[in-house]
Amino acid sequence: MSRENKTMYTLLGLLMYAPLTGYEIKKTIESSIKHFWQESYGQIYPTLKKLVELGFADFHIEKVDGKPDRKVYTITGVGKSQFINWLEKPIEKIPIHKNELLLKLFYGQHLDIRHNIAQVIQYKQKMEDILQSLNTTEHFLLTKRKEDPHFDYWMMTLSHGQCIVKATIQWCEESIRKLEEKQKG
Amino acid sequence: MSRENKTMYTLLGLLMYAPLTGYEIKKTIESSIKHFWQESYGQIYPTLKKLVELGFADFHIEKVDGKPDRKVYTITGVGKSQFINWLEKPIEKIPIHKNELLLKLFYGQHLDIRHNIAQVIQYKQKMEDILQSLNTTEHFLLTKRKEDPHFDYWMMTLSHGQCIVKATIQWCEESIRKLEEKQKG
DNA sequence: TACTACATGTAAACGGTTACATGATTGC
DNA sequence: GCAATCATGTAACCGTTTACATGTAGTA
Repeated sequence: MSRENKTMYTLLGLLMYAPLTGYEIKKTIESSIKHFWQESYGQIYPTLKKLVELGFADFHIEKVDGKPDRKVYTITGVGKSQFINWLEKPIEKIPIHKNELLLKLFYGQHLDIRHNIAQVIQYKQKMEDILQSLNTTEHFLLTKRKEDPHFDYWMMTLSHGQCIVKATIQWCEESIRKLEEKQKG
Repeated sequence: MSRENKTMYTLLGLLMYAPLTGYEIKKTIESSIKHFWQESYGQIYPTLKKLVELGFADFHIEKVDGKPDRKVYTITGVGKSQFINWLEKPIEKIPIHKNELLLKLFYGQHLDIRHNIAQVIQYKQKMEDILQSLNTTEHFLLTKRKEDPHFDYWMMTLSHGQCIVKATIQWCEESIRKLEEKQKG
């Protein structure tokens, strides 16, 4: 079974909104799907090249005074239908997420309990930071993008993040409580 | 910054319980940490070799009638202290988890709503399967391993999985409800 | 007869990040 | 003067999966 390259579809999806440069694509990812999807330049630029080779996108060069040339990519008709085709396909596998905290906690018996408590506390703190940033994005969407036709879908992906992170924070609190009890008893 | 090889510590952690063969390590992972950590033979065997080279593990060969030779690996004193050293270190980064459902849902406006509903329903089904398997593992631990000194820690990693999966199922139900409303209105 | 469990291992390919190279402009 | 923003791109490397090679014994 060939491993499918989703980077291609990620970029096509963004080009469905508007023509973009590689640089803008990176920025757009950073401000929209960052909490569940990331792409580095090392992926973006070669994929853009491939998209043109496959006829899924075109580009033209914009010359700007005092700034580097912009290579603006536009999705083609073929690209659009390929994108829709991918969108409709059911997702096959849900890959597991390697979790270093859980790995360490699984082996926690080899350590003093307070070490494990400290690890969970730090993890909880990171989760709270993530929740904060999700809430900021939510506020931005609610005040600035409420009329966008994609609004409801954007909010749904955001609310997924919020749900998971809140559940994780609750698990952290419960685990800290359990560990403190274990320490006493 | 060098990217640390956690596979090494995963194997050392398992060898802390008992001497094991590469094959047994794979089976053990499958029945214990599979829901948050996986390793393939392509990782396990070369890492075992490396562990011996570094002096973190030893091995001896057991000959068994009618079966292939067993290479049984044992953790050394140096391996133990290296493992504990890693355990104590705070975790640095929480990598984001690429989520294909969310990617498709983010672009959902390009599709008929019922397609998106179908995707979320399928995702929910997969989550319910995962929850089922976590509950089975929980039952196994409660009935067979309750006296093990590591029990509490094993249960904690399990409960993490259960919390996250339950929250995800709730998010699915909420999202399906929202999409159905959107379809009507 | 075919599949599963036992058991070891490698090579190729893939997906992804990081570090680097280049260079102008704007703002502190 | 220095950092950040704009902008393109590549090469090296790392981590991981997949497919393959090899072989026995028991079971459905």
